[in-house]
Amino acid sequence: MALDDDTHRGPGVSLLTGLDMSHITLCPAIAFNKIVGGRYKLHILCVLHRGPLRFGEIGRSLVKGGLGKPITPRILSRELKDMTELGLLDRKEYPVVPKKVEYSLAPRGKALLPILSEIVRWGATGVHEEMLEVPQSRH
Amino acid sequence: MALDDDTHRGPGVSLLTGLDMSHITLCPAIAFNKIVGGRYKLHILCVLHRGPLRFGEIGRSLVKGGLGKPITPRILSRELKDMTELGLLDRKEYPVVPKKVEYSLAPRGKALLPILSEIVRWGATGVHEEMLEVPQSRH
DNA sequence: ATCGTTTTTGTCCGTATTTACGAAAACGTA
DNA sequence: TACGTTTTCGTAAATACGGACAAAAACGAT
Repeated sequence: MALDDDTHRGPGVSLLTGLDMSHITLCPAIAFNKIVGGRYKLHILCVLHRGPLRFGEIGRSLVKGGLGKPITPRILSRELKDMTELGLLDRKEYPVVPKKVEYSLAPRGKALLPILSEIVRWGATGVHEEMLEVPQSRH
Repeated sequence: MALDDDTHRGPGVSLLTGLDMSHITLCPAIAFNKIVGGRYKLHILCVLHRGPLRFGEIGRSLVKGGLGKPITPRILSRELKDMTELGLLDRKEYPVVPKKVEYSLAPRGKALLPILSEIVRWGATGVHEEMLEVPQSRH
């Protein structure tokens, strides 16, 4: 695997963490991308990190700190469904009118919080804002 | 900002890290996505984490641990260029024949290593492989 | 019966990203 | 001269992704 194909510290030991990775097949970085890649998933984990929110609240929370316009209900619904099916979120529906649905972090979602913490720690230095001042070109 | 819009611990203090974020405008999670989003960037940082590699070596390294086929030279070239322009990588060209170009982590790239470490730590539990056993559907 | 609220979904469409293919530069070697 | 190696780039095709819009469910309130 990309992270531990080193010959310096024995087979399957990650240089980054010192952990044994010999039982792992897929590079965690790739998996991370597949799981929380896309435009909104990581941000959704963010806004849920300290408690359940309902559909509309999540949508509104995503605007703050996000660059630009709000997420479409269509997309939000799709993202939440994907994440719930992956086990990242718990979905609780209340039998009231109008309908009320609350989303919260499931264990698999909470397992990502240490990563999020490091991202915030990285962001606290302000590098990310420097890097995005001049948006990068493509092609 | 999404990560510190809480009223429990004073303005601008992240619950996740306890750090003061009052000077930060853009949510680090969003920035992280913009900077190392996409299919290969995070993985490229991975394979470079313990030393410089040249173009072809990176391409071959990406196959190990990646699910599927190798990256095309066209894309690798573009990714490396993007990342170099962002200051994530250093590019060193040797005046030999055939051409030899080595890429290594620049300071801004190294700044992301703690995040990568947490991702590896998360991956060491094997959750990511469980989650991707049945690939998620779209639409 | 009609309206209003909240959440979810179907369908179509445009853009962004990835891929395939080919060509170029730059020089040693056969 | 023709060839091989490594890296980069132009272009067009394919695919993935996000966005717009309308509609549905569910039921209390008017």
